[in-house]
Formats: sequence, structure tokens, C-alpha cells
Amino acid sequence: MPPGLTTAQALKLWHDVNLAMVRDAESDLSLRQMTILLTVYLEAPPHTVRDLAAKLGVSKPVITRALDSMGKLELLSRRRDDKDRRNVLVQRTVKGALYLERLADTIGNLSKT
Amino acid sequence: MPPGLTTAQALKLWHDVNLAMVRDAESDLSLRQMTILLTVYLEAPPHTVRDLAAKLGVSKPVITRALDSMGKLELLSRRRDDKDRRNVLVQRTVKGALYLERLADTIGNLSKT
DNA sequence: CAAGAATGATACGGTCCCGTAACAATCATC
DNA sequence: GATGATTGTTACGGGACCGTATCATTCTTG
Repeated sequence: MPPGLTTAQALKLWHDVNLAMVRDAESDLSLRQMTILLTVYLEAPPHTVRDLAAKLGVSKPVITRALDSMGKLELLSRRRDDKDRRNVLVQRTVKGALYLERLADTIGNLSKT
Repeated sequence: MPPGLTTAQALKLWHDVNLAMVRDAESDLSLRQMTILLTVYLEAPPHTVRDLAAKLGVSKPVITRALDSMGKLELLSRRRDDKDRRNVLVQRTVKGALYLERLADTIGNLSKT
């Protein structure tokens, strides 16, 4: 529960982290993709396409396509739900966890300056 | 100079702000565009295409195109440099300042939770 | 003033994401 | 078991961004 950042601190932090991501040229995730990834890793499972679409306020094809592209990158994986085979369960991966760990380090370090 | 955020705090903050931007469906700036905008508003002028390209580690056409699209949105404006008419000076606008002010509020508020 | 360097813009072909509308598979209900 | 609802996926046309190469304009240097 940190104290709220001041306006100047908030913008500087946002700038610094964004700049680090641009220069890395490896975090080529779109805003929506990044949000999906973080939601899956931070909130409790299960995560279905429908739930994610509702949470983000976007259409289902947006989620499907994001899962396609992030699945290729192995940042997330899909599995059919055996209880209800209409559902798809979105699951975490080792690569995804490492990716977010690295992101957290970047944010954490830059928030100190 | 706030204390560095913990890993969990950093990711939660990043998630919350990203989620707010996705749901707003108005912050449709790419990562590079956002970084350019913040650089122009946070760092001291003058800002030329060449300087911005070097700072972000991208090619000049990337900057030119970003200035085109953000110029249409009136988040930034361009002016020729009278001292050296090869240069283009990137300048702030009222709309851009309001946009970032709103962004800072979002970040600041979410960093409190 | 002529030749070269520097700056920003443009052209081209390609890739990715978008929104909408249809679709196949699975479940629920009667 | 047939009908309708639900879930996720695919199809299609369109728009935005990318990287590279090339260009016009302006300055610098001999």
C-alpha cells in the first residue's frame, strides 16, 4: 500500500518504463495483449475467453486472436475444460512467468529513481 | 523519490493502469507513440525528429509517422526551425497536456490501491 | 559556387490487429 | 432426443504500423 504517486512522479515512471520497453524491442505486445497476460497471471483462475472479454470490455475475437499470438510466443497456453467442453481455460507458462518477472524488475527499479 | 515498488505492487499497478486504458478505448496510442509524447512533455526542448529517434533507438520514419498520427489527434505539433530549416521542432499542445494530465491522474489514483 | 553531408519526408511491400458477421461444437431444456 | 442457447473460432474487408530504400530540401565545406 504505497502512498499515491504525485503527477510528476507518475508520468516520469510511465515514461521511463515505456522507454525501456521500446529500447528493448522485445516487448512487442499490444496494450490489450499485455493486459490479458497480466490478468491471467495476477487474478485467480479459471480464465475463460468469455470472462477475459468481459473483464477487458472487448469482443471475444480479440481474446482469441491475442491467445493465438501469445500462444505462439509461449507466454500463455490453452486447454479445453473437461467439465464443460465449450470452455477454454487459459493457463500460465514458464516463459510467461519469466517475462512478467522481468517486467516487474524494470518497473520496480525505475520507480526508485 | 518514492521507495521502489515490490514485484507484486509493480505488476498490479501496471495491470490496473493498462486495464483502465483498454476499457477507456480512447488511449489508442502505441507504445512508441506514448513514449514520444511523454518524452516531448517531460524533457526540455528542443525536440527534433533526429533526437527523438536516437533517444528511443528507432529509425526516423518511425518518428515522422508517429508525429503524423499524433498531429492529427492534436496531441503534438510540428514547426520548422528558423535557425536551421532542415530541422523540425516538435511542440506541445493543449490537448496533449490535458491527455497526459488525465493519464497521470489515473496512474496516481491506481498507485494508491 | 560546387560538392558533399545532414535532415526529415515519402514510397513500397509486408505484417499484424481490428470489428462485424457467420460458423462448428457443446451444453441445457423441454 | 430435438430445439435453442452458449462458447470459442474463423472469415472477410479495412486500417495502422513497420523496415528499408529513396527522395527533396537545406546547410556546410572546400
